Amino acid sequence: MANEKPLPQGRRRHQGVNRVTISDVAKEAGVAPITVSRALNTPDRVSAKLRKRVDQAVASLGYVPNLIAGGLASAGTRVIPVVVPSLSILTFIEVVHGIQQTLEGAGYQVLLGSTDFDLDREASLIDSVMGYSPSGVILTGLRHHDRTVHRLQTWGRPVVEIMELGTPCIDMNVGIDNIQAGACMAQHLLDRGYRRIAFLGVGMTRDYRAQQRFEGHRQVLAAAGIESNLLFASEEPSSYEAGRRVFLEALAARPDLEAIHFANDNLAAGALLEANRRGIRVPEDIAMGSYLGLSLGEHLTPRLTTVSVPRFEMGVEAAKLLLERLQGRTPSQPRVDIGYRLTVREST
Amino acid sequence: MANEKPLPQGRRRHQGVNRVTISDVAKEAGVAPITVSRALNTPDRVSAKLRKRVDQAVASLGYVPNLIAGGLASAGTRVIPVVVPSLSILTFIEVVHGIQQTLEGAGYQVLLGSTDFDLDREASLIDSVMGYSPSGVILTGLRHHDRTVHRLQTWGRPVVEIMELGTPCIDMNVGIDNIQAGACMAQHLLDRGYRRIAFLGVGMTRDYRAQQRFEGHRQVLAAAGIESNLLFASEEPSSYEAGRRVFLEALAARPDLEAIHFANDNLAAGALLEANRRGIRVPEDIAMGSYLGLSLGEHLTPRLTTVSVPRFEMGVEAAKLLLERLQGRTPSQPRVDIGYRLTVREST
DNA sequence: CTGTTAGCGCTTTCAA
DNA sequence: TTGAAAGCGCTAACAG
Repeated sequence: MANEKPLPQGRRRHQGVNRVTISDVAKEAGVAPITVSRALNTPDRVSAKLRKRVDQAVASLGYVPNLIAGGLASAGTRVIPVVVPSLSILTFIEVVHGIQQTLEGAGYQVLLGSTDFDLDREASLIDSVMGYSPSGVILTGLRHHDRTVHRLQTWGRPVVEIMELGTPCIDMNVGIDNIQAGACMAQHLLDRGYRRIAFLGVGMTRDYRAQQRFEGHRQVLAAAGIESNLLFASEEPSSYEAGRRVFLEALAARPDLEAIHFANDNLAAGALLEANRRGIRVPEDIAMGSYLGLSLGEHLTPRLTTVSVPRFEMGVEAAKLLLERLQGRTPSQPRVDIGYRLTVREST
Repeated sequence: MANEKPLPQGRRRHQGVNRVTISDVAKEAGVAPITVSRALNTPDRVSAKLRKRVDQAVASLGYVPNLIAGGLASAGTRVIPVVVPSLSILTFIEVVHGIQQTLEGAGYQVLLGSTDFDLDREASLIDSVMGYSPSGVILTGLRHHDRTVHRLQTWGRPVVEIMELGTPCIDMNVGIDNIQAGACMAQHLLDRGYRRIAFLGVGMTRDYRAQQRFEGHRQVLAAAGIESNLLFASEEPSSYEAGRRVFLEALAARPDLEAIHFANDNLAAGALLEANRRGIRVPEDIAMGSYLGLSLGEHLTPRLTTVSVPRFEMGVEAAKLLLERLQGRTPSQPRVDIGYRLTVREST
């Protein structure tokens, strides 16, 4: 009978961090561990009486579920990896914010990853993050490494691709049509009567969505018989400073320019502030339009005309789509066009 | 002999997502699972020959470790929860960026949480996130719920508190002295000869670090025999718009004001842009100084005088401290003053 | 509605 | 340097 319990006495076999476990709670409540599990995860399946006893035991012991153990057993942690190209670009931050707020409210945690616009990095990040048995995945854009697409597609859990709208997508998709957005601003500039128009962007080899906006811009101008459009494309990331510099370069190269279509508000703001400083009048001397809808744009003088995208809402929408599937429902629309709005202000 | 293998035939008992496991790799390489584990985690402890065979098997099967299982067994996932008050405040984003970049490079993943400046929310977030058996934790500020402090203190794993410097801290600490930072700008304004000075901030009940800066400001002015300082304190979050509004309110209430000390660059930028629009000359009509060192400040006219804090670097430093402990070393200095710099530009 | 049993995939401990 | 055995803490499956 001495051998009945083969547990080494006096210490635990594994160096388990001596936390309160589900068994402790079960003992305290006088039920089986599985009942505690059910009382916590599917309260409906437990009688009110036991549920209450369990709740009390949980409270009195300060039990906190080990989500890792639960995740291993059920092959699904409540973790959602969110993979974006960069954390230094405000756009992505705002989207992540919307995602995070929505998911956290539903009891899911965001695991943050950034790829630096590199699809190989994205692939290996997805690989490693899949090791956490996530409940779903949110990633940026529709272009990925073949391996990533395949792995995610055969995975069988919800996946949302954000920022960009199109086909094919892995599973679900929330974003906007960048070509249209670019065309929209180009058309606006044309409507305003500008003809000598340049498109200015930086880092566009990496950010193909900006290229798409340029493509939309180009098409509209071409249709109007206008060929003259520059495209500054240094490889630095967007910033006020980059905007300032490409603006000055463009001005020097094309003194006759009437309007500039910036790839995003950061560049436009940098340029506009430089124009302020130099006494260059906007839009009289040169008009400026761009893309994003940063709040800064409303506070500049002149106020910045831009194509606004609801970034926070895009994140919320992506998270909602994911949650719907996580809760076993099927979203009526697995593809959400979050839309954009031409916000005409004073700079054009 | 028919009963030798009690496995239900034809299907798995648990709905294991049929991924490649360490056993598959072991079989392929002709070794025991534990050897695969060692070859992957502590390559030094495996002979070169076996290590190579394992690597090949891993590659040919496309094995990706299940970090959840590993985490359960070893009571430590490579996850680092990072808890900040808000994701809509650029400061925290930049710190998170520094953390994320540094940790990801070392093979750790950031689990993002936000508390909305609420210590109760922080406490429950920490609780739930501890369920992931994280390898360490980074959280904001030195003030926490007692339960949080206790839990983290007895936890035995690295914890870094960021943004703010002081005692006591739970484990390690990277930040700046906010009182000093506030005093620094106040002193600068005094040195410039301004006497009728207001401190303007919003949402300061929640952001006690801004209060600390105000306290530093107040002390310096008091020492100079100056009592007159306002403190606008609506409960909204900081934004350009809020800055614009409190600026106008302050001007209306105190037309004789010579200088304004803003709680942060966002407010100051909103105010400065409004001054631009109204033709109010800065610093001739009114001087402006603030706190943060956002890049926007360099592009305004006049360029914004501010107390700059290296936010990205603060994140990097916090992550480095954590990693050092994670790698078994003891940081020489568990408390890092990341410092600030008075950046005198044109607005004062 | 509740309990028993058997793992989830990995790593720790212990032994060779 | 390698392996066998024993769980980490939880939940799916299968009775009762």
